[in-house]
Parts: sequence; C-alpha cells; structure tokens
Amino acid sequence: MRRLLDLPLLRSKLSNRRITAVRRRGKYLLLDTEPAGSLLVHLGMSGRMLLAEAHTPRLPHTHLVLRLDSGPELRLVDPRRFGLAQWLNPGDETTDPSLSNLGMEPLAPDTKNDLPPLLHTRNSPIKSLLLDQRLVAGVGNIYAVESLWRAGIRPSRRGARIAVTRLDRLVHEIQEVLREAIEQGGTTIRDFSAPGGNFGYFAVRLQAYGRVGLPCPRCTSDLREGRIGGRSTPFCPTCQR
DNA sequence: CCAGTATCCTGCAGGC
DNA sequence: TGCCTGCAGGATACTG
Repeated sequence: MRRLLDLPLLRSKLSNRRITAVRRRGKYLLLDTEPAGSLLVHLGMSGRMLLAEAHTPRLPHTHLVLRLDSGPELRLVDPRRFGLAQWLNPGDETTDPSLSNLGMEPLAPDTKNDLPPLLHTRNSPIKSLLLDQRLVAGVGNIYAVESLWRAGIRPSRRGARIAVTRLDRLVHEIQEVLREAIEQGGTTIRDFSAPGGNFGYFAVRLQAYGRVGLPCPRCTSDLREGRIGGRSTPFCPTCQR
C-alpha cells in the first residue's frame, strides 16, 4: 500500500481504542476512535475490508487485522497494494494533502448547482475532469464511463465545449448511477466485495463499461474503445457527442 | 495550466 | 501445458 505499513505505529495507535464512527470522504474511509484520532483507509484498485470471525482462514495479502472486542476481526486485504492505511492524529484531516485537496461530494445537495459551471470552466476532456478528485471526489473509471454514456456526451469533449444544460444532465446521471450502484451493492468486476464478502450486482446494469465491440444499448452502433488519461474509456461513436 | 506517460504491485486472460 | 504480454476499479510524480 502506498503508505500502509507503518505497522508498529498503527499497532501502537489502534491498540485499546474504541471505534466510535465510520465516515467516508471521496474514496477514503475514516474510522474515528476514542481517544481521538482516525484510521484513514483507501482501497485502491484491489483492496477490500472484510469482517470475519477470528478462527476463519485469512486471505492472502491480508495486511492489517484489527481484533474487535465485539468478536470478529476487521481485515484489510489488498493484493496490489495500491491502497492506503494511515493513522491520523486529531487535526491531521485538514492538513493531510490526500484529504484536504478533495473536491465536492457527488451526492451532496449543492453539487447539482455547483459542479456543472465548474466543469464548464475547464478545458480538459470531460472524463479527465470527472476523475479529478480535486473537483469532485468519489467518481471512478466505471461510473465516469457510465454517466457519460447515459448523458450522451463523448468522453473526449472538453468541459468548456459542453453547454451547461448538458452538464446539468451529466451531473444528474452521475448521481443516478451512483445511487443505483450503491443500491446494488457496488460493481464486482473481479475482486470487489462488500465487508461481508458479498458481491455487488451493478455490473449487470453496465451499459458501456466492459462492452467494447458490443452494440450500444441505445442506438445499436458498436461501442468503441477510447483511451483517456491512460484509462479504458468505452463510448458510443454515434450517440455520444 | 494542461496532456501524456511512468510508477507502485499482483493476478488473470488471451495468444502462441 | 506453459510461457509471455498486456491489462485491471487509483493516485501521484514526472516530462514536455
């Protein structure tokens, strides 16, 4: 993990603390404790947090195990080690660069009003803007691809070249996609799972992501593979403009 | 300011 | 069957 594994530090900070709240900011998880402090976690591409009975076998690449007085263990598993687990002292939250630079929450009430004009001020491809966590925090590759498909916007189109009414629509679609995906328990492509080990079922609703070469569900043109910011970017050449 | 690429790391699918 | 290559849900540090 990028910054996991100051294991001795984590051990000394987490021992004999009570987890009082679990929060999320963008793609980061915060486990607040008493005495005050927080465990900051990012799952990267392949990370999972699992709640498991202590006697059950641990998966390979289990990097961190918290033994809870309530019984089970909270395990952090991350084969690719792109994730993060870091101790935050009180106050670090406002100074830590990975947290303090995060943009607005996609589902926050103001986002509907604030995000479209912000996107309209930028000249980068709209998809790069959606993935820029400093603008809006929490949209990843799958949901960026799906939202753009739903909104009928080509991922390579620059933010400033998209009418604000279309950006309104895009932000609406982002919110819909996220709400639906959360409702379905997320999107399991290969190794994502919920804390109980359950898979997410949004994958069956994907209409563009992972469907290059298949017909567009809206207009039947074949979906094409684009590449933006080094990331796989399927789109429909006909109905995404 | 912006775009593109490399980098961290492991697992898996596909081609030969 | 086995080896090799490229690609994967992310973030950041570079270069030009």
